[in-house]
Amino acid sequence: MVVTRFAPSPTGYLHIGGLRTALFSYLWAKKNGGKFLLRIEDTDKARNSQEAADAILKAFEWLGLTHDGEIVYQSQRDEIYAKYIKQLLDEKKAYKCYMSKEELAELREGQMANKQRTMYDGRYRDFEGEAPEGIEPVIRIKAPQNTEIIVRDGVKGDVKFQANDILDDFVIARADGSPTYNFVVAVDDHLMGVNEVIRGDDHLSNTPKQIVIYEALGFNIPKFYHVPMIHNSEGKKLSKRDGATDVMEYKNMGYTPEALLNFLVRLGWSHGDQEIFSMDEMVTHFNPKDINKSASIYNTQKLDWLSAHYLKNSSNKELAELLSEFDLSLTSHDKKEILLDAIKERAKTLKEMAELTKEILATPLVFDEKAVKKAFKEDSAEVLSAFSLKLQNADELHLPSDYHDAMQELVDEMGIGFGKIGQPLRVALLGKASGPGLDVVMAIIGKTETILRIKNALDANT
RNA sequence: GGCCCCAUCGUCUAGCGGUCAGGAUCCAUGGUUUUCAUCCAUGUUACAGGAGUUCAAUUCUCCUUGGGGUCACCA
Repeated sequence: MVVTRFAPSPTGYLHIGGLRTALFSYLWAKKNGGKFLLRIEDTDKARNSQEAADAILKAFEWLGLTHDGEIVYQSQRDEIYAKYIKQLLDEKKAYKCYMSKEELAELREGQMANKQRTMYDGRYRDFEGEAPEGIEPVIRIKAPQNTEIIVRDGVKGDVKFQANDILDDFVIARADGSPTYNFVVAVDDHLMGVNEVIRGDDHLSNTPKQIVIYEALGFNIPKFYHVPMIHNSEGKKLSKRDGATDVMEYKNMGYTPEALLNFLVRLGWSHGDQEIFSMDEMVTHFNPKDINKSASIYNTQKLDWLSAHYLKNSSNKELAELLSEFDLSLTSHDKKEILLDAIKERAKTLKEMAELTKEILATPLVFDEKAVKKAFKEDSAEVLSAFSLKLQNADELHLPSDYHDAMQELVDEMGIGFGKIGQPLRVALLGKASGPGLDVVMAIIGKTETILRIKNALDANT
């Protein structure tokens, strides 16, 4: 069974890059009928917070990416880690190092001065003597030397590292006894049964260290997939500075989960020429072997296009519900269907839809000067007045077609073109020169409001 | 700096020795629309450079260049 996981450290919100690897992991597990697990890496008490962990969980909930099983919190697993540290100590695969931080710093300075790689020199590796007083030791693992470590990566291929180039006896437990990242990752992934690790390729250089741990503990090494980074427009790793990297900001901006997920799944992954993927299609088509090797630049133009696409293809019922998050209650509006049909193909986001709707529903108080100048001709007042009168005398006006017929009648009677009434009427109804079809707008706001708006416009502009 | 990764239109990408180098987005133009948006059509734009292998390289190898990542008692 394929078991994948997402393992964020709760130092902040869930960001775009993290979400993409989480999505990949989720899809791969689902495709194989496996499990997608969640682990909160909260061992750094100074930087982690419960709020951040909750925020991440909330984002997953919004997106509908449900995890399997219980969430694992590393902060609650001290005994487990201690047990494996002790095991390595007993087996003499790890040892206590009494070097002080000052001594370590000194060693590094010397190495840098000699243009050597900074590394621990292994001075306590086989230490048998009396422990120095007043020093709490760290635990270091005996890392292999003179060997080659191969990371068999499903995205990058086999990546070879020379142990002597990159390894030293690195710390697996701090002076206060707490285990370090590379150690707990290996232990937890094994204990949780994770056998396929999909993560950012910034972890690629950590992987040999984790392999050292796996081997020391006698664990099976999982399959790795290192996914390329998402870069900002400067070509650098996407960071909090780049703005709009918090997943929940996309909710506030009016994007739906389906649009965001579809956008993200195509960033660094593709399936032929297909651009639109429902969740079901993602699950059936996703395969990490098709993940790109190169980094991609984060650019949201396509997200807008996808978002517009999904909005256009959403049912009015769904939209009305979604829109309630944007301070717009349409559920009881009797012209809801007409309204939503009119605006859903004019907006890129839910937020825009809400704004557009409010624009239509609100009586315009100001009229765009340029629009007035362009639309209001000498005979406009006469035409609008005549139309207003016609509406007053009409009794059954409900559908856009009713209003359209009324307009048609008027232009026929007066022997004028459609533009003669259309242009000034649009400005009167909406205060500007562009917008949805006039018949639709009038049907939505109704006869009385239409007459009122025409009157307002005539009062203000003639 | 050491180590590692990467390199096709502006952007997301297809390609897996022989293609008019395809799609999407963006942009531009035209059509539809009384307007705007939608929609439809058309168009501009790419294999980083240099060697090699081969009858044939975007595709394989090497080098150069460029970009990125990582080098903690952080994760």
